[in-house]
Amino acid sequence: MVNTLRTIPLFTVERLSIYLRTFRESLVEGMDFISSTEIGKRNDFTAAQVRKDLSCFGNFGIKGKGYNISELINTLETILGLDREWKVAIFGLGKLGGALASYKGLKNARFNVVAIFDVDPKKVDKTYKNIPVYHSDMLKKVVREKKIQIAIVAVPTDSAKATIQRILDAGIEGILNFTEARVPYPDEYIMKNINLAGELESISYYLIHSDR
Amino acid sequence: MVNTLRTIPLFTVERLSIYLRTFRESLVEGMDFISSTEIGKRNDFTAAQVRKDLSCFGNFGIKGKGYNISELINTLETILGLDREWKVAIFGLGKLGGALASYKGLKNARFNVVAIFDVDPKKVDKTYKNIPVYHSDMLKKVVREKKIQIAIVAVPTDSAKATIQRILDAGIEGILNFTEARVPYPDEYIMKNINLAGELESISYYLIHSDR
DNA sequence: GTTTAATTGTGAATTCTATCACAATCTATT
DNA sequence: AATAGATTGTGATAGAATTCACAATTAAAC
Repeated sequence: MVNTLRTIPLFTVERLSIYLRTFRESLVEGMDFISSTEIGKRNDFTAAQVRKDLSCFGNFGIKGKGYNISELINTLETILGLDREWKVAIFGLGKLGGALASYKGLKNARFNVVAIFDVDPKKVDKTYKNIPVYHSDMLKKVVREKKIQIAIVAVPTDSAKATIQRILDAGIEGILNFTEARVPYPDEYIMKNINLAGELESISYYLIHSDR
Repeated sequence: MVNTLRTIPLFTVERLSIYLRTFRESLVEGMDFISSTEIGKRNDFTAAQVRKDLSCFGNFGIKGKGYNISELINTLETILGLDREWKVAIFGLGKLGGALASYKGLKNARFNVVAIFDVDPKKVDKTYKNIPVYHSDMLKKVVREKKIQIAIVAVPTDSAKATIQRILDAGIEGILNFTEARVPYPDEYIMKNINLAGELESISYYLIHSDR
């Protein structure tokens, strides 16, 4: 029985791109089929978890053999929405914003960076890696014209909250936030926060509080 | 009753740095006390969750009033291990590695980048932002001499797996991995994976599969 | 002082996730 | 075509995390 999309566990969704990557990797290695055990081994998951996750979307496995790798790559790409092009804007052309704008993995994965926003007069109205750089005041206009769907936020801490609020106001519903600001947002939006200091702090916690 | 550290929920630990940031922010705003409700409001958590999280470590709150902000800042810094200096190495001096090495938030938070590793002869044996750059072959020696405790991995995809394996072999027990490689590791180590493409892919998933 | 309002800390209930364990079924071999 | 071995899909179970709900306590107002 196939789960309806409404009831897919959040944690399953987070793992889908890991599965996709594993399938791609094993395809490169020349494999045709891969078992849940092997997928689990490569990612430190139990085999049962892999099977349960994939079974949310259909019965893709063949008993006694495993999963057809190229079939599952297509399936997961469709499920994840990678069968279309996404229009992405980067906010903040500092070191991190520049690194993200240069990252080739994005375009390969069909996340197309079509605009960069900054407030520095020395940067705006030029291009960076062939991507036009706009002043942040142009946000609403550019978003509307270019139909931007996803924002990546890499502005300095002190302007982070205001920037994110303006992105929400402009109606961009998908946000990947690299700043330490955390801003409440409506249900129909999706925001993922990546906080470098926070990650290091929890690593610090675990290094202290494990018996070793 | 105070929880023993052994039984702190993983998710609580992840939220501690968010609480710390909230306390610092409210201190700057001139507040002395803050309630669980207000902490929750600022971060989209329920008040009950905030109270339960903080109560893992002691009874810090004052009924009718809330939490003493400067006391909690000190407490959380101690719990998270921010009362000491951590020695960090960055692996890979590309755009992302460079951005991370330049990030001032790290040093402020007592994560001190004392070494950068790369394989490019044009980069090694020089300094970057006053940080010495070593050839990756020097890994074990430098780690031993500088007592490096945390590794941040920002190397290209194709060398990621091998790099992480060598970091594990060198005995660095805390790893923050910005590559898409996922490498199984022993229990006493702690590795956190940050995967840009993966985050965007799950944003893509939610944008498609929400009724709107 | 007394009262009212605010807020904590926490057991109990609920919801969400992961694992177990095994029948069902497919492959591969002979 | 019969058998042995591998692997899936999933109901049942166990485990984790979150929320509820309220007694207990403190602050603040008068």
